[in-house]
Amino acid sequence: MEMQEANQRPEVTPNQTIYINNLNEKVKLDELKKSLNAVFSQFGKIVEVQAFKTLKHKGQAWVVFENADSASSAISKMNEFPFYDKPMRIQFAKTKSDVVAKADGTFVPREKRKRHEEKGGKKKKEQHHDATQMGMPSGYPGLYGAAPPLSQVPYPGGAKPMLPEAPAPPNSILFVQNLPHETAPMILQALFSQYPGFKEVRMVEAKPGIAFVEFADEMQSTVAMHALQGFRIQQNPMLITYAKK
DNA sequence: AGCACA
Repeated sequence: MEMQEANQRPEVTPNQTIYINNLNEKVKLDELKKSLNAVFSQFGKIVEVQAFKTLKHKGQAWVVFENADSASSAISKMNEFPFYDKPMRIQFAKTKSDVVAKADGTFVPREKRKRHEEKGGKKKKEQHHDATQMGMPSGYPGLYGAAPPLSQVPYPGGAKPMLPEAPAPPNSILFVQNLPHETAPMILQALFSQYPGFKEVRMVEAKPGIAFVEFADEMQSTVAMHALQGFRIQQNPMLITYAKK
């Protein structure tokens, strides 16, 4: 018979790193990492995002948070969340990330890996990874004091951003404001393309922080607007209105 | 499907 004494769920291991798979493999690595950073930083400070293009590791990523609480809320809030049209599968990572171990003092360099091209004499870069490519300096002393409350769920139905009612009449094109200035179009595409009728994202380089997202019709743009209203990219809740005609 | 640290 089965032993039901022990939990055999893989998610039980607490870890400050989450392992994500079922990611859309067509997305370029750099964009993927940026989008993951943008979407997951609402759960707490991110130390690093890792993803690789090799056969064995494509479609997967590791997001290292500063603490395990952020990781577990990220799992519970974002597991199965459609991202680039595919539901993300998220678990705790099996092993501790190197950045964490280095900070721990428990880091032991791996020597016998399948990489036969190891060069003993060459030193790699230190712990300044590209984790903060979204413009979040990793050394901010006071930043994580403002860890976002976990009350904010991806679909903040009732939570209304502070702004006078949008006066613009319904439009198949949405106007998105309050984006972090580093936001790439593909980040928005990842979020909006899950809604029917999505056509494209347009951003104005001369005006960072805003975007236009076009749907096939007003009904569909309205659904997406309400679903994503207030969704946080990094710390910024998106403000979505109809574009002016 | 696939748990790494290039």
